[in-house]
Amino acid sequence: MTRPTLVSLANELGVSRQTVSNVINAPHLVRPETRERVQKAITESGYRPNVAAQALRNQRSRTIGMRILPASDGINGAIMDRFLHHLVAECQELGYNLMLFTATDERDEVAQARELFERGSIDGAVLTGTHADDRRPAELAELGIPCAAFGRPWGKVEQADHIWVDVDGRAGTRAATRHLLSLGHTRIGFIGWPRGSESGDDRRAGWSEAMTEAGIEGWEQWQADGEDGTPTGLVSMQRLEELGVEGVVCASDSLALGAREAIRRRCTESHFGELPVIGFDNTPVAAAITMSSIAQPVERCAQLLASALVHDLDPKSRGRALQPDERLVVPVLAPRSIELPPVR
Amino acid sequence: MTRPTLVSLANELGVSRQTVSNVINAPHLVRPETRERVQKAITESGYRPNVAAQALRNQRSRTIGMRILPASDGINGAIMDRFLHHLVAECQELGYNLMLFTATDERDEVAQARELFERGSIDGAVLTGTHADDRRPAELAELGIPCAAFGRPWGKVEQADHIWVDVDGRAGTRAATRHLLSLGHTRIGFIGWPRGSESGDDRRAGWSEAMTEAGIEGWEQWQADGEDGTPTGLVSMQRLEELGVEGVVCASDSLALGAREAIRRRCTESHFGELPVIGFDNTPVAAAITMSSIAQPVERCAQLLASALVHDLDPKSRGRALQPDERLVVPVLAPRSIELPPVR
DNA sequence: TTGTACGCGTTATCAA
DNA sequence: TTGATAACGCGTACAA
Repeated sequence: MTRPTLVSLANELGVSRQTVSNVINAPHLVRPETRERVQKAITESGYRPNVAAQALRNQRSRTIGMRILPASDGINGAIMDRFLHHLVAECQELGYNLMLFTATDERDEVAQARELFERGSIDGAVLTGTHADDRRPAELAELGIPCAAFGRPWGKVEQADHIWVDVDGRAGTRAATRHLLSLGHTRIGFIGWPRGSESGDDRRAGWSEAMTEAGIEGWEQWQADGEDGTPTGLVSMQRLEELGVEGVVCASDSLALGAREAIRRRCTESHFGELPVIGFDNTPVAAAITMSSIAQPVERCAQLLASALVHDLDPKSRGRALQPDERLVVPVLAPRSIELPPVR
Repeated sequence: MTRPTLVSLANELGVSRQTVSNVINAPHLVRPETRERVQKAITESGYRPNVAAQALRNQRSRTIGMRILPASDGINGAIMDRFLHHLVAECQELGYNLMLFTATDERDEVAQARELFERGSIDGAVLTGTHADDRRPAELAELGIPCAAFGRPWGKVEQADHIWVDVDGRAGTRAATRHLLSLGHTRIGFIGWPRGSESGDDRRAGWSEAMTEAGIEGWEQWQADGEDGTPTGLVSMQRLEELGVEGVVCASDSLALGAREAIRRRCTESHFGELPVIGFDNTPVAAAITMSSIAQPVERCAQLLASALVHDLDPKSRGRALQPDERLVVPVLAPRSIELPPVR
C-alpha cells in the first residue's frame, strides 16, 4: 500500500535506482530492453517522483509565487481572475506550480516573496499592478529573486532590466475612438481617471491621439475624469452631453456603465437619443448589457509572462524568452450591435 | 554569500547541527546561554529552514491545493476572488501555503489533485462549488487525500464524512423577505434560477418559508426563474409587476440588476413608483448602485475551512476543528438606504 | 544538555 | 550501459 520510490522500484526490478532514474530523466542512456521493463514497472506501479526530494536535490522548487490582492472592485477582480487562471494553466503546462501569498503592502510583498524564496518554496515571483516609482522589481533583483511583471515599468520602460508584459491601453482607446469616428461621429468624448494614474493617462492618450490625428477641433474640452465607478461615469456623461458630445470612450466598464445610465435617464426625460459608449476591460457586465468594450488580452499576457519567467528560471525548459515586440500586447475592441446606432 | 544551513551555522558556532535544530524546534532542550547564542546567530545570519528538506523529512509539504475555475461571470468570480484571498491569508496564518491548479472538469480535478498529492506537492485539497451527486469528496477519500469543501454535500448532508462549510442561503433570503414584510409590504416576489440548482432552490426556500410564515395568500405565483443574468431579471420583473408585486428578493445581483432595470423602464414610461429589490452576493455592482443585497460571509467560510483542514492534516497545529454549528454560516443583509422607500 | 548516526527520495559524478 | 557513492538540508532516536 505504500507508494513506490525509486529505491523500492529498483529493488523489485533487480536494477540500481540510478537506472530507474535514468529511464525517467535520460532514457537514451538506458538499453532499450531494460528501459522498457523499467518503464512498464513505473507505469504499473503508479510511481511518481517526490517533488520534495527533487527540489532538495536540484535546489529548485519549480514553483512560482504571486501575491493575491484583496478583491477590491468587481472589475479589477474579474481581470485578475482571468489572468490568474491562465497564469496557473500556463505554469502547469510548463511543469511549474503557482503558489499564492498575501501581503499588507508592496513592502511586505517583497518581504513575503523573499521569505518564500529563501526557504526554497518558490524560484521566482510574478508581480502585478506596476506603477511609477515601483520599487519591487529593483528590490527583488537586489535579493536575487527572478521576477516577471504584469504591467510595464512606468516611466523607465527603456531601462527596465526585468521581464514584463503589459496591455497597450493606448492602442485600445485609439482604436475605439477611430471606430466611433469611422461611424461618422466627430464629437467623441473621453471619461477617465484623474491625472497621475499611469494606465489612466495611457488610455486617455489613445483618445487624444485619435482625435488629433482626425483633425477635429476643440476635443480637449470633451473629457472628464474622477474616481473609478458608476457615479463618476454618470455625472461626467451628463456634463459631456451638455457639450454636445456624440459618443464616448471610457477608461473602464464601471465608468461606461455610469455613462450609459446618464444617457438612459436623459433619454426618458426628454427626447429619445441613444449614443454610443465604449467601455474598457470587456467585463461580463459589459457583455450582459450589450455594451461595447475594449478587451484586454490577459490570457496572452499570462501565457507570455509565465513562459518568459520559466525560461528565465530554467533556460533548458520549454519556457520561451520574450521578444521585445511581444511586451506590449494590443487589446481587441469587442463591439456589440446595440452600440452602433445610425448617426442622428 | 551562500545561504546558511543548519550545518554551516553549527560549524560557525562550534556546536552540532542538532543543537541548532533544537533551538528552533525544541528550545527547552537547550541550555539558555547556548540557546541565546544560537538564536542570535540564526537571526543575524537570516537563516531559514529549507522547506524541501523539511517536506522530505517530515513527509508533508504544508501546502494545500485548490482548483481555480476559469473566470466565468463576474459575480461568481468576485465571490471566489474574496474566498481565495481569505483562504490564502488563513493558510498563511497557520503556516501553510496554497497552491493552485487548473482542470478541465471534476474528473480531471480529482486526477490533478491526486497527482499533486502523490508527488508530495500538497497535503490536502479544497473543493468549491459542490453539488448533488458530487463524486469528488468520495473519490478523494478513496485515494486517501484529505479535503475540505466550500459548499455543503447536497442531498446527503447528514452522512457526509468530509469537512465542509457553506453559506446558509435560505436563512439569507428568509431574512431579506422578512425585512421587506416588516416594511409593510405583503406581495413579495422572488426571482431565481431554474429548479434543480441546489443553491437556487435553497434560496427560494427561504422566501417560501417567510411568506408562509407570514400567512400571506397566493404568494406561490409571485415567482419567476431563468438562467442567471440581467435579461432574466428584467423580463421576470416585468411579469411580476403585472401581478402587483410590491417588492422582490433575487437569487443573485445579476437578476436583481435586471429587475431594477425593469422597474426603471416602467417608472419612466408610466407613473413614478420605486419598489424595493434585494439582490444576493453583495457584489461591488450592488454597492455601486446602492442596491440592497444579501452578503455571503465568504471570509468566515474561508477561515473556518482552512483552519479545519489544517487541523485535519496536523492536529498538533494551530488549526481548529469545525464545530457542527459552524458549518452553515448565515449571510448578512446589507441594506442600502435607497432600497427602503415608504410603502406606496 | 550535547553530539553521532541515520534516513527522507532524488540526481550527478565517476568508475566499472 | 550500468551501478556504487556522495550530496542536497533537515529531524530524531539514541548514545554519551
